[in-house]
Amino acid sequence: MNLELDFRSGIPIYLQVVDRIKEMIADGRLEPGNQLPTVRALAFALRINFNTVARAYRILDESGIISTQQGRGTYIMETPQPEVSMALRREVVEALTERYLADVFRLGLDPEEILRTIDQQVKKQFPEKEEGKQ
Amino acid sequence: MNLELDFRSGIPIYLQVVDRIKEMIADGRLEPGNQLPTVRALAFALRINFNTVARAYRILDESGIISTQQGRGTYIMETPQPEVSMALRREVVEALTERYLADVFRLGLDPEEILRTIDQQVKKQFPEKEEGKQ
DNA sequence: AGTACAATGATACAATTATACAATGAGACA
DNA sequence: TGTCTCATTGTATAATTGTATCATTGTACT
Repeated sequence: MNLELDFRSGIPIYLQVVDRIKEMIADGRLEPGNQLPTVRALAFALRINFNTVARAYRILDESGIISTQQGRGTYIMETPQPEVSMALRREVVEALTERYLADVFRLGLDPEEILRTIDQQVKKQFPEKEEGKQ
Repeated sequence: MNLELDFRSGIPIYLQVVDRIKEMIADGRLEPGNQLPTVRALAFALRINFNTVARAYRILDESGIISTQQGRGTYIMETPQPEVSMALRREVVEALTERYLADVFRLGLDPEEILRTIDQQVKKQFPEKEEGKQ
């Protein structure tokens, strides 16, 4: 598993791990039944302590997103209810958006500039959809 | 770490600590990646309060010279603060935007949904600017 | 004196790490 | 089959590290 952390962001590492995994589940990179890396394996890959990973896993477990079992490992929960996966998607979208806006705001963009940038790039990446938004 | 302070100079201690550390980085006694003493260890060595060291570290952190991480320690930054110029800023914003859009596309959002989400969050984060965009 | 402000200190807190522990499963072997 | 051993897995708790907040001290200015 390859997920990026920002040690300078001020956002606790365990929360960053929680968010990255939620994203991977929401967009399908991780599927129900998949086994997550062991707390030690992921910690080694990220160069952090395995208790920090364990803390992230515990939060995801308490949210019913994954299932951690002592001695066995950690797995993405099977059969997520549709409303759960929809809620997760919304949550991930909002978290991504919040982070993005905070980043560009820190670089000094004002709201209008942000909206204009987004609009340009959306048009560039989806030229066919352009007529749909008058 | 051995750095001298002058308690009678009238120059605040925390600023003296900032300057001594800057010097040690400039002349190579401290190298990128090196861990600095903990705030408590350095404070003990200098016989000052650890909050004073923490204040110095915070200033160096905000300058991008060091990276302080709660629970982990304090480290000399690899790349001494590439001050983002106006020209570069544009590039960074576009890269961030591209990435953000790729992320939300992968989650299945269509362009209109994206613009709507952004708009909502901008309003939430910048309520005061709202009347300005009619 | 009295006020204002900056520097420093004291205390409580949150994030991360270190260490020891308990549950599980795979293989050896009687 | 049973159970022993041991590596692997997650768990619990305390120690370490930086952070936040307020109190104290000292100095300059009225």
